[in-house]
Amino acid sequence: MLNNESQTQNLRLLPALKSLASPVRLAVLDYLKNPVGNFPPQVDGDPVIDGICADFLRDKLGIAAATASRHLTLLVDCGLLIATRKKGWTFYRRDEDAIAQFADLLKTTL
Amino acid sequence: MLNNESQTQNLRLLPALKSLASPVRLAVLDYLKNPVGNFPPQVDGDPVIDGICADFLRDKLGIAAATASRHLTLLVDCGLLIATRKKGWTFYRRDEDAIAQFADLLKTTL
DNA sequence: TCGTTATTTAGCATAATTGCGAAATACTAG
DNA sequence: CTAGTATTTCGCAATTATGCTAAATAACGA
Repeated sequence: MLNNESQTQNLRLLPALKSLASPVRLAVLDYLKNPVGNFPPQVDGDPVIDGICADFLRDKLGIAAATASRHLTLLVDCGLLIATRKKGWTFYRRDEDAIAQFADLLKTTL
Repeated sequence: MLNNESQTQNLRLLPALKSLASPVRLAVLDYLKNPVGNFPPQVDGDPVIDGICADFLRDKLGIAAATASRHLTLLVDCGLLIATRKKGWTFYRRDEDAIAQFADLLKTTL
């Protein structure tokens, strides 16, 4: 039976697990742990409160803007990142609560 | 810089994360949490000590034996499952220590 | 409004993953 | 040794993921 309760529980983990199964996206989460130390000063958004703009992340990752955008969208869609749009830029920061919740759920249900 | 220390730490998580990013493999780990309750009695291997043979897992998953074998090999290669070969069968069981270690490492480094 | 810049979407190419059946292998039992 | 069974490997097809460039969109500033 594929639809028992604990299996359903496990499937809740799947979107975040799929997002984390990528060196690029792991790097994004890592960089954003220390937004002030890892990125140049920002004018229009606070690195801690708002996050880091997509362009800085793209530069750090060394990939095309379109590709970076897709990676960031995936992380937002699974709930691990929060996007804040302000003055034409999109800032991304970690959702520490969601990340901790995910890690806890993984620990207890895996 | 892509090769800083915490990034290297994160990449250690990658093989297990890739293995977990699959509904089939999540189901395998789930089934093996209760080997006695989830599978028929086994003659040649103890369900708890040795694990469950590939054929029972294949049957439970409802996929071809070749496909099941590959999924199981992936889980063994990343260290989450232990394979025991005995009397012509291969038995698979969870490596609870490795699973717990992985979950702890994820909790602290993610 | 117009031009510039940041970001996303679209379209495409390539690589990786996942599925299968068939064949090869490993091992048991007789 | 031989026959039979469990498992894995091989070869292939379909799907998904990831990268790019170019075009579309959004938003600011002059």
